Amino acid sequence: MIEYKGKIIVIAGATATGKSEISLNLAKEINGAIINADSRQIYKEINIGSAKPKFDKEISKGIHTLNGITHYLYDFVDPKENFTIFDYQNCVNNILKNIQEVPILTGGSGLYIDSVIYNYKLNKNNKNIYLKDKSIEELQELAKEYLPYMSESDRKNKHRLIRAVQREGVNKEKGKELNNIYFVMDVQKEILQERIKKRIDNMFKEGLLEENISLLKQGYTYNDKGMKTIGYIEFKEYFENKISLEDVKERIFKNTMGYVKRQRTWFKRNKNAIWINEPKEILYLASNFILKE
RNA sequence: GCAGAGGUGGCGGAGCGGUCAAACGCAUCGGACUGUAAAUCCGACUCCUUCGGGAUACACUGGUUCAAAUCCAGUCCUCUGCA
Repeated sequence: MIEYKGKIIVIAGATATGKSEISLNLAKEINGAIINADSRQIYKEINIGSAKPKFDKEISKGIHTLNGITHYLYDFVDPKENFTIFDYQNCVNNILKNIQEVPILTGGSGLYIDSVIYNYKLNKNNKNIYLKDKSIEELQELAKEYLPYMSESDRKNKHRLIRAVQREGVNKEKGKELNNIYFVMDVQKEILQERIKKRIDNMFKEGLLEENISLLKQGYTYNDKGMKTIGYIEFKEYFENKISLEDVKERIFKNTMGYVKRQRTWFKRNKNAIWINEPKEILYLASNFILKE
C-alpha cells in the first residue's frame, strides 16, 4: 500500500510517445522529480532496447540525475531477479515517504502506475505452489470457486489461473486513491508507427545486437526475466541461426506495435485520464493541479 | 509449342462431393488483466440481421448431381520441366 498523501503527476502512454522528454521538461518547470513506471527500464544492462534515458550520473542505487532532475527507480534490478509489481509498489512507497519535489510518475507500464495511483492492496498473498505444469483444465478445476469472479479471457489464461489459486481468489482491494492528475500521451497511430520504425533503426545503429551479445557473454539467457523484453527476446532465434537480422528487426517492430495496442487498451479503462499531446497544455494543467488547494 | 503443377478470404496456406462462410498461421480491429505486465490471455474478422437466421462467395463460363471450393468441358491466367 502507498501511504503518500501529497500530489502526484502521471505521464503515461504507449511506447515512443515522448513521455520521457515531456516529463523532464515538466520536472524542470515545477520542481519535480521523476519516478520510473516502466517495467523494463528498472533493469540494469537492458539499455538500448528499453530506450533508457542516458543519465548524467548515478547518485545511489537506482537514483540518477539528468539535467539536474532526479530520476528514481532506473537501472537498479538485475535482469535475472524476480522483480514483481509488489516490489515495485514498495519501492515507490519508500521514495514517496521522503520526496521533496513533486513526484512525476512516468512510464508505459499501466499496471505499475495503477498499483500506485489506485493504491492496490497487494500484501495478503501468497501460497507458493508449483502449478506451471498443470493444464488449463486442471487449473480451472483448482480455481473452480474463483472462476465466476474472473473475466472470460482470464479463465482461459494460465498465468492468471495460477495466480488465482495462489492467492486463493481474485483480489481487487484498493486503498485510498492518490491525489493525482493522470496524463496519457496521445499520438496518432500512423505517426507513432513511423517513430517506432526510426527508433528501431537507431537502436540497431547504437548497438542493440552488440548489447545482446554482451548480455549473453555475461551469462544472461533469454529465460531471465529482464531478457524477456522486446528488442532482446527477438534475438533468441537469430543466435540459434533460425532467422536473419532483418527478421529480428521486423519482429521487434511487430511486437512493439502489439505492445502499443495493449497499452492503449489499458489506459482507456481509466476514465479520469487526460489524453493529450500538447506539451504546453500538459504544463498548464499540471501547474494548476499543483497550485490549487 | 509439348509435358507436368496450380489458380481458395487482406496475405500465406488446408480442404478435394454433403457436417464449408471454408482448418491453421500471419496481418488487422476490439477487449481482458491486482505478485511473469514490453508478460499472459480472450473475442471479431464477406455483407445484412429483430441474433433465430438471411443473401452473396473458393479465376471465368457452362455442365453432371437431390447436393460442387471439391467431378466434367471450355476459356483466361501463373509456375516448373522439355523444347
